[in-house]
Amino acid sequence: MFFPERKGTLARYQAGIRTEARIIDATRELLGEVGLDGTTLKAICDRAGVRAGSFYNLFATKEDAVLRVVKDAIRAVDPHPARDAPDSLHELVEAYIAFVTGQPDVARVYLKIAISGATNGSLGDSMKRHHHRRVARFAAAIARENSGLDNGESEARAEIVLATLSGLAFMWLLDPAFDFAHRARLAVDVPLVAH
Amino acid sequence: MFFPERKGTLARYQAGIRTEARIIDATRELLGEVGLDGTTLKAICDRAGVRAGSFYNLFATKEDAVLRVVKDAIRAVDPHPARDAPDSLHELVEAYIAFVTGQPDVARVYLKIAISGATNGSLGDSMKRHHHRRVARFAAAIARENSGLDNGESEARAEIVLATLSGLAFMWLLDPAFDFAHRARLAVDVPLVAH
DNA sequence: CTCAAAATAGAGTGTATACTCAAAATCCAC
DNA sequence: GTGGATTTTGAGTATACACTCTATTTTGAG
Repeated sequence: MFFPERKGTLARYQAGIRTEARIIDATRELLGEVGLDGTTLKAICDRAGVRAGSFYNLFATKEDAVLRVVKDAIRAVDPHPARDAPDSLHELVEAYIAFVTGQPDVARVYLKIAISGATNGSLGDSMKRHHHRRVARFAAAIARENSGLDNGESEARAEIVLATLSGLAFMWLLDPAFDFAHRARLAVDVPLVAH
Repeated sequence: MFFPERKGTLARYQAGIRTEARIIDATRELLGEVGLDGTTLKAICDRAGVRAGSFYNLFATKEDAVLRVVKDAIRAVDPHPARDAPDSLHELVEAYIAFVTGQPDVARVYLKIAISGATNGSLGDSMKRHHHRRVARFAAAIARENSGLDNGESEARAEIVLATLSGLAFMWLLDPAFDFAHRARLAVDVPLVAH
């Protein structure tokens, strides 16, 4: 008697696996370059060097490919805390800067979707859950470092920091020459108005 | 001899003027509610209670109606300075808060377009010019109030303030219960990190 | 009231989209 | 090599879109 490994899963040939990777890459590039609207099935297939039938042999729907790319991007934006120690606000900000400058393709996808797709469908739900998790994480760091703040105030400041980072990242999206890292560090290190 | 008033302009019936207003209103509402993509010709016509033929009797193109609404929104976001005096950063921030809380429909259009339409076509060009004008205006106010800053530093801080305001407004767009005014005032009045 | 101009209706055009399907080509364990 | 499973093709379907066109209705100045 012979039990095949991975019982229940379909056997896959190498060709299909490579094609799948090409399609995902093409989808990621397009989402970052032209956004959700411009990422049509034809555009994906043209860039991946594939016909529509091959796409639908590997993905049930166009949204499947988009979701895989977007969920990866969401996951990439906040890495796990270093070791088991909770992170500081400084570390969180530097992690975001590293994300934007180190993986610009993925960051572009993240921002484009956060922006254009956050209001509709399952994409929007993913984004909202992600946002709330981020606010909580930033708020915890802020509360740890400013013992005088209550929960509400920490959360308010976390939202402000995240709004600033998102806004600056959006400016970078519109103008790749924009010095995102410099502005982001300045934003959290320097008070905005004189006192 | 008889010279008609408004020589050269087409005579207009009242019905057409009212229809035009209904179409513009419908377009504004839809842009704010469902964004650029969701604002289809059919959606506009359904909401305005009009058939496609009537729309094209008044507008050459769908984009014409959209552009009229968007340019109004862009114009509404930064009002002229009070009297002939240049404005302070505080006044600029309060003006933006008043814009978001006082004309939420228009603000929603402004944000949705800044976000989804800023990367393509004439809409994007309008938005970019508008953004540069805004940065310059904020930078001038900041330079006036902080004599120690050179031009580059004032502009960097202006970009940070605008990024924060935009980011917070975007959060309000996703969650209407978000207390935008409170966060915006906190953002410019309180240093983000302890010193 | 009259009648030309203006406004409207509604079917129709062309194009782009996501997606399907049956047949042909390719793969790879045996 | 062989043959069944997998992958690929490419024409085809259904739908939604912006926009057009002609016939009809409505308007309002004289």
